[in-house]
Amino acid sequence: MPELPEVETVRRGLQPVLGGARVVRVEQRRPDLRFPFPYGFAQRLTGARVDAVLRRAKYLLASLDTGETWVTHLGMTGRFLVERPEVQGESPGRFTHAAPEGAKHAHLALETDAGARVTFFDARRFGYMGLIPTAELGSHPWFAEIGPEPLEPGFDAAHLLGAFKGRSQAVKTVLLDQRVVAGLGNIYVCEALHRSGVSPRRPAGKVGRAAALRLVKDVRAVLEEAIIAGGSTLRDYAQADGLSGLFQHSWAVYGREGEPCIRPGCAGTVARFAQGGRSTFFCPRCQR
DNA sequence: CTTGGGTCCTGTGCGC
DNA sequence: TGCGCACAGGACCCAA
Repeated sequence: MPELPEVETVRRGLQPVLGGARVVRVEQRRPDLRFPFPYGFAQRLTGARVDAVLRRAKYLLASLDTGETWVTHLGMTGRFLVERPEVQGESPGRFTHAAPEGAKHAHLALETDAGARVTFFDARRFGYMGLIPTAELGSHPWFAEIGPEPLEPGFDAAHLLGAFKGRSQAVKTVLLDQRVVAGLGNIYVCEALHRSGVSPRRPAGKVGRAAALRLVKDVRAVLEEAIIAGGSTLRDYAQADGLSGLFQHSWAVYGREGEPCIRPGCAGTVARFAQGGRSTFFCPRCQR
C-alpha cells in the first residue's frame, strides 16, 4: 500500500504505539525480506526505546535511543498490524484489523513495554528493513540521493524545471524518480498529471513554467487529500474494513480505463497504456 | 549520462 | 470448478 500518503498513514498509526515505548521482545521469523535483515537485527532492536516514528519519502524511520534508526520500506505489499490491550472507550486504529494474508506472511513481530504488539506482514517480500546509525542516515545509499519532500518548501517549480531540463524522458517517468521528488508512485503521479492537464507522455524537457507551477500545486493537493483520506486501499485489501484508506474512491483516472473523464466540461474517456512496464492512466482529451 | 527492460516474490482476478 | 496468464502501490541492476 505504499506511496507517500499510505506510508504517512502507517506512520501516524505507529507513532502513538511505538513513540516513547520500549521494545521488549522481537520475533524475527525469517532471515530476509527483499534483503537480509541486518546482522543481529532482533537483538539490536530488543531493549531499545523508540523516540519517534518519522517518515522520509516512502521510508518509515523509528529513531531509537541506541543511536540507531530502524528503517522500513513497505515495498508493494508490506503492512503493519497494531494490536493493543483493550482500552475502554477507545476506538480501534486504522491498522488494528486482522491482516488479510493471515499469519502466513507475518515476518516480524514485536512487543512494547506497554503491552502493544506490532506485526509486519509482506506477502511479496519487496519490503526491506535496516538498522542504520541515526547520524549516518543522510549519507546512507537509501537516502543520499532522494529529492525534496513534496509537502515541504524545497519542492517548487524551480526545482522541477531544473530536474526536467533537457530530459526527453516522459514527465510521468521523471516524476516517479525518487531523486526528483520523494514519495510519488504510480497512482499519485497519474492523479497529479491529470489535475494539471499534463500528458504523461510529454517529454519532461517540454514542461514549461506554468505547467510546473500547476504540477507543484497539484502534487501537493492530491497527496494532502489522500493523507486525510487515510491513503488508498487496493481491491484485494478493501474488505469489510471501515479502517482501510478511502482515497481510492477519489481517483480521477487511476483504475478508470474506459470511464468518462471527470473534469468539468471534458468529454474525454480515461485511457490506459504502459510506460516502463507500468500502467499509466490519463485523459487524452484534457491532458496535453 | 540517460533510458529501457528485466528482476525480485506472491496473490488475485479474469477469460476460457 | 480448474487453469493459465496478465497484472499489482517499488526500486535496483545492467546493457545499450
